Amino acid sequence: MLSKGEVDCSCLSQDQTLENSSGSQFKVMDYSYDDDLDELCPVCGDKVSGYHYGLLTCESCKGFFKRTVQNNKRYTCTENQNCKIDKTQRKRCPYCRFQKCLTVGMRLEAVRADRMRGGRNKFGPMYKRDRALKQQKKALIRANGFKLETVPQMVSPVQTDYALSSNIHGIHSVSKNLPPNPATMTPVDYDRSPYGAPSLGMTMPNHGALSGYHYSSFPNRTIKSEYPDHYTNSHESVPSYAYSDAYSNSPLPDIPEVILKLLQLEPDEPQVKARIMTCLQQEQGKNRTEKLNTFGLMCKMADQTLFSIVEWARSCIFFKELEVGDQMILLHNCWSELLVFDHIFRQLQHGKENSILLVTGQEIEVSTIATQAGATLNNLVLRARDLIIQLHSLQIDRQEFVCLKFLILFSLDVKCLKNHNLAMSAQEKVNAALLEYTLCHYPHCVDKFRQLLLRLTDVRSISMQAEEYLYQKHLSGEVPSNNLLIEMLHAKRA
DNA sequence: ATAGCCTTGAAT
DNA sequence: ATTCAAGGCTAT
Repeated sequence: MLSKGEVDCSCLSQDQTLENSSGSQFKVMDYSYDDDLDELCPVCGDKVSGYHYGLLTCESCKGFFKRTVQNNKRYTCTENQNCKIDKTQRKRCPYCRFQKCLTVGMRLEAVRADRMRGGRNKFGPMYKRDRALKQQKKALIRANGFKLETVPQMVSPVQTDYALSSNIHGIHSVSKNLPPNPATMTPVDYDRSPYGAPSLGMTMPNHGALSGYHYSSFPNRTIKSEYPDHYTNSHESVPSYAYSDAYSNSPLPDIPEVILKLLQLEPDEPQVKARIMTCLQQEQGKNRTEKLNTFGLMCKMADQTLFSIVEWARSCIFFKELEVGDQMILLHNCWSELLVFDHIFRQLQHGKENSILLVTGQEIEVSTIATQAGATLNNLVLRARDLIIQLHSLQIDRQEFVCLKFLILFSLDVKCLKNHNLAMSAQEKVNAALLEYTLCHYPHCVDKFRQLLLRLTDVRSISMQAEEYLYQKHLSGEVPSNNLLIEMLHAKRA
């Protein structure tokens, strides 16, 4: 989807002069990678001329910032220190202009104390990353056909009538009898509007290019500047290598808001574990004659895990706004993938290659599976293990996990949904958040976003095989009755 | 003082 | 050899 090449293309010059066979020259304009220069200066809105002191600004604000810092200028505002700064009025109040420079994230420490010309400073890699981020965002926008900040036109009212709902409603009422789950106990009131708070990372105006990097509370002036002036309060020795200091001391870039919401929605593992344990114990103690074998127990376990997953989905942002029909379509499409993915992430946290950790906390040696399970199941376990190893080497973290889980939930050609606008916007928002997150937190691995998404095809493939396996088992009567897994299987095949 | 254009030079 | 973000120069 997004290739490294696409990012690197931004480094190519926009105009390429080609020569055809007859020797005449013509210009080929490359419109597909409009550079960053089409952006507006975050200070005054003038045309951007490149990265200056931390972010993309116009030439005049670059000069203004430089003069101010180099000459240690002090301005005062004759108004209320909140003058509008735009291209026509920027000369009016230098005080407010400089304040705005600082607010949008221009970096004092990028002004050189020694006035040395040329060369590069430590911000170079940051600029590069920012460029890559912008390019990939643009690619994402192009791929999705419209802008991320676009609010979908069709806003459907929040679904409240579940009278006609069948399965999902049923699941909900069942779960009411179960130990409370904090994720569903607290009705999450993140956003009254169906499309979330306007402060979602992607919906913000895109100036403050390095919004993830700049110091939001500049007045504290806790950073070290290379420039030993009065804009910084650290008057103690300011070493000339302070760039790297300031850089590494910078707070971690924020996690996109959508991801924070997804993290909050994560079910409480110990609680799920306890619930499923109780459930299985009841099952075993019920009737000695109908005691389940290991496989049957596993099915019950998967069944209960699926309940948790559905419960999670029902409280999930965007998903909960869909009407039940759409929710069913999505769940029927992805239930097995979510089960596989749930298993995989548990193994990643478990961290032992030679054993498998179950939801219930029990461990099973891989060698035991090899000798006691059938060939298909063993193969499934091995395929899952390969994927676990790949994800481990990718260093997938919890934030990325929740994004992928969400993308699995919405991994469908959304056109078949009634409210495809909402679903598409959901996909885009989480895609963009994941992209931004990976680029900010794993800048050394620009390709991580793509690599992570690629692994979803493995999840899908494994889940298909698992479904097939389960169906065969079902046909041979080995799957316990009243099983949600089988219901899902049938729904899909219908 | 401003802002457009010029020169510089480490990193690539 | 090229890039491009620093600082410098200068007419307005």
